Amino acid sequence: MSQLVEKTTTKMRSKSEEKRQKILLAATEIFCDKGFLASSMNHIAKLAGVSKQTVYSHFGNKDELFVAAIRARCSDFKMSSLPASIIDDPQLTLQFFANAFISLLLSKEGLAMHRICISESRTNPLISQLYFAAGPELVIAEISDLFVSYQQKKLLKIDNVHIAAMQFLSMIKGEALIRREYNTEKQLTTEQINAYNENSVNFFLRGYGYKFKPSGLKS
Amino acid sequence: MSQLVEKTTTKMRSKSEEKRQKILLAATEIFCDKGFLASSMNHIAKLAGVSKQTVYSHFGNKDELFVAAIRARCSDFKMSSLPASIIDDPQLTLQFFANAFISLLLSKEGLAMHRICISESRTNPLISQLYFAAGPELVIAEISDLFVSYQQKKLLKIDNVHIAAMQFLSMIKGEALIRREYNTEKQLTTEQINAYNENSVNFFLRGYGYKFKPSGLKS
DNA sequence: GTCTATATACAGATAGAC
DNA sequence: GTCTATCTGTATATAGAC
Repeated sequence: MSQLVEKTTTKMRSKSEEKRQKILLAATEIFCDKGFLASSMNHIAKLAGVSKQTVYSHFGNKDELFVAAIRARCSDFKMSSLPASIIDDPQLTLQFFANAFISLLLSKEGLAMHRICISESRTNPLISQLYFAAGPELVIAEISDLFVSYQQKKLLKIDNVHIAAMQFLSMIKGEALIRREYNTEKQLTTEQINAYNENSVNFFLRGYGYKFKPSGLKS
Repeated sequence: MSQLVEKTTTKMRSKSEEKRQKILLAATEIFCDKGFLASSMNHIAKLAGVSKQTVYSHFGNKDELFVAAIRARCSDFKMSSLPASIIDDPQLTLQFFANAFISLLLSKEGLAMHRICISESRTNPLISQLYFAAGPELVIAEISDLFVSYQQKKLLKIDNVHIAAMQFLSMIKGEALIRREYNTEKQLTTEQINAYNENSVNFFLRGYGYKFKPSGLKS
């Protein structure tokens, strides 16, 4: 009989946990889609397939649900990792990072988080600070480390790796990001973004003393 | 008597117009401070010192008031203009633009508009499109023109001035802007921003083939 | 045009049955 | 824990007196 009780409580727990997850998922989706204020607890409960009271018993209030939902999403943001084979070629490596970075920024989820952070950072700084630590700060550190290694290998001549990392990442955001942020009529095409990135990588390497390999034909 | 009537209606008109301006001013302030959803017509009416119904008879509804208020503010965004004396010195000129640009972005009003545009661009694209045309697009054009002239004077060697302008402006945004956007605990100091800008201008000039003048002592 | 008072809707949050 | 039904506040918007 103790086994039966055990089973029952386990079952109950898992069912409750299941609902909790469904609520969290629904909340993330709705908050990311509509922002904090325009999202209603009613709507979230309905999408999760539970009653509103169930939402409240799990998460207390709207603020706490918001933090929990965004926190859950923070861990999703990682850039695709660099193929080890190209790490000693700064040109290929930076091109890879540029493309991975802008893809992340322009992805539906990346844009949603960016929007949320900017919209809510004044009233709810915790959210954007969590995301900043879980996203942008990691990317900055990754690029900085890369630049340190290039500096040591004398492939690049960088006086301040942190500044150089910020310059590189900021530059890559470019017109593509602001046009998405502002939802302008004209948006950049993938081809335009690729051309911009290629130009930017070469510009960056020139500015930091990279010795380009002779390009085959010319001299 | 017709003169009296004239006077009276003029007086009435101007009093009505005065209230309209007060409403607009109050609306701009509150919308910029709290965003669209968190701003209430009650609050705006109170700050303007009129009744809510007066707000409605002037502007119809909240959306139209919002557009009118933001549109009124758009014209405020101009960068301080370049002193003519330094235009032939790219280093000084870019330094000037970098500082003016980041000051504009980080100003209370600039940040507020940026935040509003990003928060509302999905539900109300008109707002951000108006602002984009009145603000960022003008700055991009101004810098592009400058680069064209440097190109013609052979001071710089730029293959694509639009791309170069975006690279320059995006780079200047840098860490300072994102930390403000996200309201992170650590914010950059003016000194850090100045150092970043100086570094960035030099980096930019190197990358686009500027011949630096010998710096006095060395060589 | 301008005001006070009100209609209507919906939000976040809670009470109480099971 | 979970539900239905409800409380309470506040939002946009409107009616009607002056």
